[in-house]
Amino acid sequence: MRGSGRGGRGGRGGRGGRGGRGGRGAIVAATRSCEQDGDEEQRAAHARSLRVKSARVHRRGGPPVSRDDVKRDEQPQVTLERIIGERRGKVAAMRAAGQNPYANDFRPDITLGALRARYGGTRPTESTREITPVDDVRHKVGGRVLVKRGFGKTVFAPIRDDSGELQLYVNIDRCADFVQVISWLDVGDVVGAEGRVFWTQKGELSLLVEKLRVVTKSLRPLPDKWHGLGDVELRYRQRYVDLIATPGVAETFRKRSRIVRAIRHFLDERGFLEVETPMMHHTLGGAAARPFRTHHNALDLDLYLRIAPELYLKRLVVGGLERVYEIGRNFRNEGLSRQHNPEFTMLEFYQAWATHEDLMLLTEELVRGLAQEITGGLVLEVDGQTIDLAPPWRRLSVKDAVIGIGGHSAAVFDDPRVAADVARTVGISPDAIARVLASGDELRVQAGQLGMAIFEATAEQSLIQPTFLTDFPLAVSPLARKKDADPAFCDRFELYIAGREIANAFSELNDPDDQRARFAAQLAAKAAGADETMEYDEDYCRALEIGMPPTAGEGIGIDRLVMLLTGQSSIRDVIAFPLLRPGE
RNA sequence: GGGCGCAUAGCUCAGCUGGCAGAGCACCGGACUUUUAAUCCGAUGGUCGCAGGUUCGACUCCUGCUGCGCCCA
Repeated sequence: MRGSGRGGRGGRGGRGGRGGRGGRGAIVAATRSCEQDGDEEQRAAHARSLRVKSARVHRRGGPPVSRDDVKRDEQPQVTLERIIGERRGKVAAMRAAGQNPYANDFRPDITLGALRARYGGTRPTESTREITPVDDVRHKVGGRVLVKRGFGKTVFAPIRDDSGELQLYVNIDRCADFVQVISWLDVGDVVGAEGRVFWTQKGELSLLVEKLRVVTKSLRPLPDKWHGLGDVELRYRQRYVDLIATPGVAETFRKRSRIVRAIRHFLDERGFLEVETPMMHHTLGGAAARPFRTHHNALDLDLYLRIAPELYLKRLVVGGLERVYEIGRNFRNEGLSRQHNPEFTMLEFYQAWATHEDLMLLTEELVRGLAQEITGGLVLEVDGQTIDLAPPWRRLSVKDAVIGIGGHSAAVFDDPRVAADVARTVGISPDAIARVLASGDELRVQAGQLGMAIFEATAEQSLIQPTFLTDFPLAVSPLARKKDADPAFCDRFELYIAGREIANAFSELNDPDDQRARFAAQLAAKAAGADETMEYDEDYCRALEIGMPPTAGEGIGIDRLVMLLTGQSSIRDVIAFPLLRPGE
């Protein structure tokens, strides 16, 4: 059950948010290759493609041709094929000139970001038309060509590497083999350039290129430099293009990495041990979810992909590893939404000698620190809502949420008949209601289960500011410790921010007999038709019989946390390769 | 699973009540030695998602399918 949080990402609605992105673009004329010596290869390639093209045109306009005459590679050429063909022609031309179009012998001696940092403050107060290098240091830089703006004898070519962007100024009088290299150069190529730094008349930091090489030839065109990739599906299917063409995407994934690193640092500092537990499980447990199934051939063994690591992590606590955590993938066989991807990343951590109350404080500290580090503050904008992460966060019991936000009677949590009436009015399926009423559980346990469903249907989305939802009904918390004061509820909380479940934690149930009863109840629920139940994990019960110290544990959905901290509203924008149906 | 919507050139999108499939950008050719979505001139580029149906005629209307998106469960 721990697992709720799955991730999500945020939205930039397909077309919105595009505004002024940096240039990505296009080549302009600039190539005069056909006038030059040594370009026979390229000219031949062009001629070839033209010939093929005209042949096709004639065929289409002319009399029908027999099928045998139409070979596969002579189908009418479309633009994309033509472009790729032209670029392949350049690959051939490079090879013919003794240049490897996929070379690996160029090494930049400075990144673009470092270069920009080094020279950022050297901009002259007066701009002159003369080109005056800032100093005599020759730098070697590498990056992908984003735009090719040609002026005949001069080409401007902004490039980008992992650290930043820089404009190359390539001039026929300054750059060796200008005509030849420019004739090979396309937007999207990875290049290596060597030269000195100067400022253009318009105040753009540039490299006065003396040597230029195409290091990796790109064969496919990038999307429209101004509009980028508007097709959301294509963005996910071809993330490599998305990262190049859509502003902010790379930054989101950089932030994701920083977030995960910061979480590890936070836990390591507090004495937690990072562990790895199996992802292939014999027994379904640790959450309420439907699994993916797989099979081990040599053992002829059916296995599940884990839905949660919880029961293994607590076995480690039993064994004396008193503070453990795992950051890893969980798999749940369920629908996709802006907050759900079938595989998602979760942090789970367990701390002996602690209660869920301790974890609320720890969680506040963790999330506050992450927000400070990633966003520089504690106020976030999520889906147009302003979120204030300054602790302490509100604490609200499930019961009070249903009464206070949903406006329902307190009797919901005492009388299952009252709860059932309310549940029906908020759209909960009659089957599910009937199953609860037929469960044979204590009346207040039944009422609590229905009350939880009512919460999810009515109040969950209104928890915008950070809120610890506390005091969960027993029936929905099969691994959590009963409250000493009221055994129909558990020592558990979930953290909601921006209407999304971010974390789920509880004081762990370590009474083996109680645990056995809870597993039995899960089996009964399954028998009654519930489809998201745990299996009876006998070995886990045996572990509890060895004895687990009093422990609190928590799961945090990393994807959803990243969504929150990067302002994304769809999980697909924080997962590099979200699940899609196979494309063509 | 249900409802709504989208699918037209490499990219972003128009395309009316059914009558010869368009634009911008990219690409290609030409001009241009400080540009910033460079500019100017010219040319090329289409299985209108797929399969049926209605019609003299379908990008357009109808049905089904596929993929994607949004909302709901």
